[in-house]
Amino acid sequence: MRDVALRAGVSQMTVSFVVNGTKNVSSGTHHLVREAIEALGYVPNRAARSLASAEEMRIGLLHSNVPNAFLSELLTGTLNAASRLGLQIHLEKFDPGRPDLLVASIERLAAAGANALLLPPPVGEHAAVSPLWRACDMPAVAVAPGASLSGIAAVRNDERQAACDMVSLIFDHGHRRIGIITGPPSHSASQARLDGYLAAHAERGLTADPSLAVPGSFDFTSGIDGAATLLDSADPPTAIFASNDAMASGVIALAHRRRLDLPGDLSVAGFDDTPIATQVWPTLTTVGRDVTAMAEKGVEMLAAIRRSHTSGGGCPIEDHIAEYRLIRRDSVGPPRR
Amino acid sequence: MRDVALRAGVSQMTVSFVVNGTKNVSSGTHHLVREAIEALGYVPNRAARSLASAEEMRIGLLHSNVPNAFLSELLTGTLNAASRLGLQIHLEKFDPGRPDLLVASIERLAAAGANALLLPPPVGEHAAVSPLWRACDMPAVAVAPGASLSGIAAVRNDERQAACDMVSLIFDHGHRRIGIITGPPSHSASQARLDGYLAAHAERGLTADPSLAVPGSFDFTSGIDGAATLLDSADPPTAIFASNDAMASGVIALAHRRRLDLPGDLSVAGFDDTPIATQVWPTLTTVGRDVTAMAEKGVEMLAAIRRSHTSGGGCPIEDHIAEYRLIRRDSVGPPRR
DNA sequence: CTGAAAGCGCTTACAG
DNA sequence: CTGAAAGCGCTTACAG
Repeated sequence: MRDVALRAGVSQMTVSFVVNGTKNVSSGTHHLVREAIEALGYVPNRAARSLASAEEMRIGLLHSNVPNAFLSELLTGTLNAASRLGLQIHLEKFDPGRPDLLVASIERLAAAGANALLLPPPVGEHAAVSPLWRACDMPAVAVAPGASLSGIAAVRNDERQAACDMVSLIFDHGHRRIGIITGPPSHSASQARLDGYLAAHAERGLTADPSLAVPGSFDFTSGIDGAATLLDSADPPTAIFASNDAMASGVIALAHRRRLDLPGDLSVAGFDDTPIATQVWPTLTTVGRDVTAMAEKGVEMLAAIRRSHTSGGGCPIEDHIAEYRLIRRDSVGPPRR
Repeated sequence: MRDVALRAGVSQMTVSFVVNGTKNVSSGTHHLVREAIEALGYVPNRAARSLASAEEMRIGLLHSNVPNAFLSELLTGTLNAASRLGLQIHLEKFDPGRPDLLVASIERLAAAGANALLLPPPVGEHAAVSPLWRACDMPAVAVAPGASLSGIAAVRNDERQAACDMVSLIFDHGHRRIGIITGPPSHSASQARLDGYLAAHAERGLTADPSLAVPGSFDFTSGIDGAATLLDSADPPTAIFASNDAMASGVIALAHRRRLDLPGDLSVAGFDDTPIATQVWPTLTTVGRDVTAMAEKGVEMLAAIRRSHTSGGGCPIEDHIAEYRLIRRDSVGPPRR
């Protein structure tokens, strides 16, 4: 930096201003400095910067310990944003079965240096309802909850609408009885997706048969179980909307075991567009979204919150609603009969 | 730190020594300092540390752009080690179809600040054979290549032995004709796993029928195609060893389409123990390993290389061989006939 | 085994 | 619009 200042004939301070855009600098000086930076290949030293500014956001990512495709995209997005912004990331596992350990996990993260939190499902949900949460006064953003969370800003999709679109798509293929396997109550996505399923019925002036909604837990096995319950019922559905891809692949596995023809005997839809969606046969019609981009946006929101936090500003950050899209593959088609 | 020194009645320097274990400190002083650290809740400032030591490793992770379960585990391990050691991580995508862009990718990573490289497959393989690679003099470690790579230290498994064990397991169930779907030549794992397949035959005094080995590309579709080739041959195998789980799930999908009974009509084995292994029916017998731990070890090796690099030491780091284990699930069983 | 002091490369009130 | 200078919290030859 000193070399740049020397070459441009200005003070280090001016160079700092140019690099950071902190203050107005005359365009002539600006140009001179830019040129010197270019010529010398100057790259600011992050360590010195954060030491001097005493302001360094270190992101704590509190994830439930199931390793999955979602985590991969989440990490990719978080890392992209973090390396762009020069931030540290700390990972901590959280057992959703022990919500009482939430604060302990956050404290461990804080001890490791984290001072801002990214909360994927179902951690965001747990935090939102935790009375202890407010105590640890750290900026937080929930990534991909199914609906808005009280007191925690989020980057999310309109999952209710997405589920409604998906179920409408199934109706449009001529199905009349559509089953749903819901997710666990700990995920706000479960309720949102069920709401969408109900809304699609309502739009058609229909009332969904309550026996067509069976509970699941977002994992493969619960998809198998849910499908068995639905198919063994007195008046089985001709299509099943599984609330995520893992359960949808369970439905498909059970259908294979029973030698059903897909999608003729049974249409299946999922949600998430994880890699498994293209690794089953028939390939899965599902709802896709860019989790990587959502995570990046989440980090940016965190930075914004932190700024308004330190500068005393009180305006709460609003949820960012990301796009989703219906991905039509082969597992949904007209019913045979 | 000053407060700690004051409280312990020593110099900051001594505190630094205690914290870092850089130098010998008398046990009495050591204890005093530890106590002061505890009492004051002192946590070292990373920024100041790296500024002062002018020694900061920033890891560049050059991954092929397929998002998958492997990447997730790799990222988790890398992040764990990085946050423990206080390191930055930079991500860069690499298109394996364009090996000519390897150096450009590395340069982009370097521009972002990376000064050490972690190379998952097939990037490590590409680098190992790239004449341009030597030019960019950066410490590098390959994570999970199938075999040792020339000129690049690696943390890996004995994949040849793992494949041999798996094929032996299939033999032990009474199979005599075992097919293999190999991986792409760009992955060293492909050759290693094929070698293991051949070795298992050799151990039994058998020579593998060359028509039982068909090429694949590690993706679901190539598993379907490979299985079709094998099953349509004049003398089809009773078991198929797919060189990874994605292809194994393709084999299973094709078997379902053909209404085969698994594992009675066809046994299937995979490699990697990705989440899909438990999301197919029957669940997949496969080879598991702790990729997260391997990535952590990789970061540690990188640190070791970098130290010997800067201190002028020339001793090359040796490969670290990690454990693997056979995971017996339901997709391998005795042949019906 | 222990310490005083310089210095790492930035940022930022404070003047002008 | 621009600058001199203090200071961020550590590490590390160099002495003793």
